[in-house]
Amino acid sequence: MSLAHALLTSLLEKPCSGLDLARRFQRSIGFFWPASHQLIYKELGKLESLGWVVSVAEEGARGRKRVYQVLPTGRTELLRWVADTEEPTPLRDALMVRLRAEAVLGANSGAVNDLNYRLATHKQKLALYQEIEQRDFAGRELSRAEQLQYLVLQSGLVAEASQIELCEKGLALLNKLDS
Amino acid sequence: MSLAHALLTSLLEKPCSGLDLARRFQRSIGFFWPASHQLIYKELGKLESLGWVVSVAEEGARGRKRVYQVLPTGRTELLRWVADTEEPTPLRDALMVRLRAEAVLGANSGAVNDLNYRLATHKQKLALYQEIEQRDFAGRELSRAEQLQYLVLQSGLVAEASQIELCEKGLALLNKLDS
DNA sequence: CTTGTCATGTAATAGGTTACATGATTCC
DNA sequence: GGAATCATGTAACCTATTACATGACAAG
Repeated sequence: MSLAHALLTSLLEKPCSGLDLARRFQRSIGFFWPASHQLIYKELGKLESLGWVVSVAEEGARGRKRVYQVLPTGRTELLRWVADTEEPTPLRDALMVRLRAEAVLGANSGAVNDLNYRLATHKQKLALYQEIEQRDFAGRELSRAEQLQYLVLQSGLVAEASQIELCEKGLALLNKLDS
Repeated sequence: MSLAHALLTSLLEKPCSGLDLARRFQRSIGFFWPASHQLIYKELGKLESLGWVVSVAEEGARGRKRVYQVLPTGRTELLRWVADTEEPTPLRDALMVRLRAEAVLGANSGAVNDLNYRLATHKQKLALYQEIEQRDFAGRELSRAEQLQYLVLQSGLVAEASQIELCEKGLALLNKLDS
């Protein structure tokens, strides 16, 4: 149930509506625990029925906007969960399957396409992370919370950089083998 | 539908039964596309109904063992898929959520537990990959197929190594901040 | 008064996990 | 004959995705 706890974390940082949460997820926690707005609404309903959060209809806002806030019970539950251990979620990487398929199928089977595509997307993501690094963490004293957030970002930076390296290595290898 | 194509790949390497596939998955393709035996049986049924594989009951074997083999149609389909491109499956890493939660909850919230646990499991996996590296790829000429398989393994080696580094960095940071 | 955006959802489907069921064969 | 293991599955459930629905308000 990591989504529940990701939402609690995000709501503790700042109470907000479901759609706001969805938007914030897209550019922070969602990088390593993605969630669509539909899923977030469903999960918020669950959190509220568990008594971990409350929602208050915002007066004067458009539509039927509700602002969610974490209750003490929710904070306690998050504390419990943080101290827990868990099996890492297993990797699922179709590119690796493609490379194995390329191995068994023989020369120029086409895995080079996905290698190129992935190279581009990982470069893009790396650039995004570097932008965030410059914007939020560069050249100043960091609080405890910020240092931890920076660590998470660094994990992303390293991951993207090694993916890029792998793609380049793969492209060079296929080029050498099949030219 | 990557599982389907992972199974086709594995069956091209060597035709076998569902349970054999499940066992081989556990120590090769399953590292980056895990699948339980239940799921594999279901998917094999689908592959057969699509005409991509055939199964033959093995005479003299125990139970109702069936051996699966890839048909030309299946090989063609695999070729089509290999040349395809695909969005990388999004990361889902609860440890990162825990670190963000630790950031918002304050000192000694307990993320250190999962950092330690993950450090241990990643070290174990790295050791396993290194063992495979020594056993299958060390100190000899590699065929084209083997070089590609080695590339996939190297991706795993790098990934585990960076996870280990991240855990150690996180532990050092929390130790410094909260001692 | 129509188009766009904000805001919240529903329904169908896909993909996978967990727990359990079942029968055959081998080993002792 | 009983236990272990081989081999194939079923059923219930969970998580998440995709496509679509609905209503309110804001801007032109």
